Order: sequence, then C-alpha cells, then structure tokens
Amino acid sequence: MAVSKKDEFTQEEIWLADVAKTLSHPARIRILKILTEIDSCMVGTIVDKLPLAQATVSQHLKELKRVGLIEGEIDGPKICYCVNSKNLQRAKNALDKLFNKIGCC
Amino acid sequence: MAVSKKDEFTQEEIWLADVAKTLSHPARIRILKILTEIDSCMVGTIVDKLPLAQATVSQHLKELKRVGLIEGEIDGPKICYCVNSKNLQRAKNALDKLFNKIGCC
DNA sequence: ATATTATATCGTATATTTACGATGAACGAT
DNA sequence: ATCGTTCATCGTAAATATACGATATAATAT
Repeated sequence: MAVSKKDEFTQEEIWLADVAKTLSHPARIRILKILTEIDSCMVGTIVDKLPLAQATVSQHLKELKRVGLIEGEIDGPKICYCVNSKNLQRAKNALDKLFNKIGCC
Repeated sequence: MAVSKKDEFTQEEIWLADVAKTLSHPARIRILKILTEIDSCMVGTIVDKLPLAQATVSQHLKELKRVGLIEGEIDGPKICYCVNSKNLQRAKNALDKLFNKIGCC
C-alpha cells in the first residue's frame, strides 16, 4: 500500500472498510456461511469443507476473528468457532446505511 | 495471492467477495458516501474531498466502476459519476442474506 | 513420559494493492 | 492550431495478502 493514508479517514469509514476487507475472500464468505448453517464449528470440519490447506484456513479464521465477526472457544484440544451475532449485526447496519441512499445523475 | 484458489468457490461467493474487496478501502467508502449525498459528481469535486492525489482517486473510481457500483457519464471534458442503484441493491441483498442467519455455539 | 490429535504460527514465495509523479488523450475556448 | 482543463493511464516503489509446508503448542489418551 506504499504510504498508507488511512488515518485521513473517519473511524467509521476505516472500520467498515476493514470489515469489508475481511469479507473480500471467497473462503471467508464460505466460512461465515458454514458457521451460520451448522452448529458444529470445529476447525477440522471447516477445513474439510474448503479446498485449502489447514494452515491457510487457520489464517482466514484469524482474520475473521481479528475484526470480530467470529469467536473461538476452547473445548479441550479442539476449538469451537461461532459467528459473533452482535458484530455481524453492526456490520449489516453500517452497510445498510451506506447503501440506502440512492442518488443518480 | 500466490496461486489463487478462487475457482474452487461458487460464482456467488466470488462475486460477493469481489464487491467486498471494492468496499475494503476507506477512500472508496467515502466516494460512495459522496456520490449518494450530492448530485454533482465530477471527479474534481471528489478529489477535493479526499486526501489523495488525482491519479489515486482515479484508480479508486476505476475499481468501483469495475464491480459496477458506480457509473461514469462523459460530459464534455468532464466525467459525471453516479452510483449504480441496481447493483448497490444487489450487493445489499447478498450481504443481508449472508448476515441474517444467526448461529452461535 | 510418550504418542496422538487439533490448531496456531513461522518462514517464505508470489501476487496484488496502494500511492504518486509524469505523461497521454479528449474536449472546449481563444 | 494552440492552450488550458479534466480525467485516465503508465511506470514504479513499498506494503499487504495469499498460499503452503514445516514446526510449535496444548490438551487428551495410553
């Protein structure tokens, strides 16, 4: 990104862009779909459903966790991931707000 | 991205990720806000409202145009940009669909 | 203690993104 | 025809993202 100019924007703009960045890979879209469709949320299950190596899936999960769209709970040697409904709702509201005004020339 | 595995995903997943990628920079969020708030949509006006060089803004506009979120209309030596309401609505619907199911562990 | 299982992190190669100055192309005005 | 205005594109440097194998960590089971 060369010299980042992100500090010149509002917190809301930066946050929304950050959420969008997290959604900007089909694997992460797929992971969110999986987590909203099944309750079993072991990493292994997710890995099996994606055409990617375990290390790569782990990186995608880390990114989703970073912006708070999912959470991981330790369950013995496993980790149970789930969506964070509150933050998902917050993201939905911010996107709705951005999309709702309809101007045109 | 090294070797891209994007072909392994559905068209819907790839498209939604692509739209999200376009929204993944605060400058492009800002541009969309500007275009939904004012009707004057000259590039110069947008450049004046962003802390970025004209060449950089032009690149961001190109990316927004690539996924169809905005359109440009030639008006003499100027170009009038506006949001594409139809595609904006389509993106909103796809994101709503993704966000609406709420599971948790 | 050791082995097994589940997941994260490290190291690294390649691709993409972001930014800007410089230049090019198109138009209207002089 | 030349000039100024408006915008896009080119070239390029630095940052970030993506992918994977290898390795580390942490818990359970033997």
